[in-house]
Amino acid sequence: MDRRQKKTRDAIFTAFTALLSKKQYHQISVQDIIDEANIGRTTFYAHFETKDFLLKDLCEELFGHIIGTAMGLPHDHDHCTRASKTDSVFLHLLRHLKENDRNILELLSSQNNELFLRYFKDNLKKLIISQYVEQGKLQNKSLPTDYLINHISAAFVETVAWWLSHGRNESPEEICQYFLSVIEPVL
Amino acid sequence: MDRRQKKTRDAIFTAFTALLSKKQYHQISVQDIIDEANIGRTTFYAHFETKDFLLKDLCEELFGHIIGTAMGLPHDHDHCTRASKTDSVFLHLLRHLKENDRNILELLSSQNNELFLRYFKDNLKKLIISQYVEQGKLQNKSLPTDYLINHISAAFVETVAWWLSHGRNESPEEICQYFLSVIEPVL
DNA sequence: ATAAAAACAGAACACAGTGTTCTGTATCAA
DNA sequence: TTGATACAGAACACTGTGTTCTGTTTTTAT
Repeated sequence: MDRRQKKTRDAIFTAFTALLSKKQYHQISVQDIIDEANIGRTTFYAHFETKDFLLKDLCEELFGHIIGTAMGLPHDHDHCTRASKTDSVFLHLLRHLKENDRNILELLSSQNNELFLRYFKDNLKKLIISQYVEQGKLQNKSLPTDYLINHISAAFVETVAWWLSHGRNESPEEICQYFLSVIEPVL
Repeated sequence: MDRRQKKTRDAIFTAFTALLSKKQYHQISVQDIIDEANIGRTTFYAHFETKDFLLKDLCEELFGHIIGTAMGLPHDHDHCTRASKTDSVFLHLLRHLKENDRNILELLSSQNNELFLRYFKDNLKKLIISQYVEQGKLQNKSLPTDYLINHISAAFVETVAWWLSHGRNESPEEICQYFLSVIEPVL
């Protein structure tokens, strides 16, 4: 890929991220992004069809990375310890989040958090399917599997959102413990 | 209140609801609402400052009613049976929802469901606080109360969303049982 | 090194949607 | 009946969008 393209794309992402941590998505104009990124109008539209597509691409880059590394994690084959404090995929995710790569925490705790939490949840579902369902770890007699997947994903995302909205004072280990406390009975 | 005002307000709500069940919120223009409601442009802006305020008022009317009736419910003072199938506030909510008053189910399962589910969750939190926290029913040694409130609210809203997205084939009783299964350990 | 190709800047444009202001009409409540 | 008020409809300025144009700079390939 052309260096110029990469440079411009990065500048747009950076500018967009900066704006998103300050203003509501719907009150950010393309002109705002252009000014912040210091590029031409034509250039923006050469890279992204609309502002919505920019958001989509940003989300895919953010969560594709985070979930991707978790996907590659070794599966835990010991059912008795899978909910322990140290080997959970969820703890891995929380630690990864704490690193705040690409300022993802600012986005997840901004006024626009719902935008990103939705993407987060969608990707999380895929992760849970690959790490739990396909390993046969999510057998439940009375509850539908997709109901469980949805519940677990939602609960984790809500946990992260709660953590961020309260100033993330707790450690990833503590937060993971909170999450496992409320979710362990079904996991 | 003037009969004309009430008539117009209802027409706007009805038109808006109809449009919301077909199109995305952000691609509904004020002109669309005006045409659907068959009113003048001035009239719309005499009733609602912007489209956002219309949405807000609609939500308040929808959820204020549902949550309001549940607020008035008698408190359950028997801790041993509070999670039983028949006396839960949650079952009451599900039964009320099933009546589909003001087409609320269409809104909650439309493309715009996230808009309404957020309002739903916010109001649910207040309900849980008044029905559980203030009755001292939500004591937990290791978990923060606001974390629990958030978890329970989110879980219920997700349960309703799942129910609707799957064609609401289950009865309120079954759905309530699903919910209580995943939430009972912390309730 | 040089020429073709591609990415860029910036201005101008048509278009759609917003919220306001105006004039005049129809409906209400007293 | 009368004064007040809700209404319809047109016109308006304004903001933001996405495109098209011209010309410049940078990259890549020969």
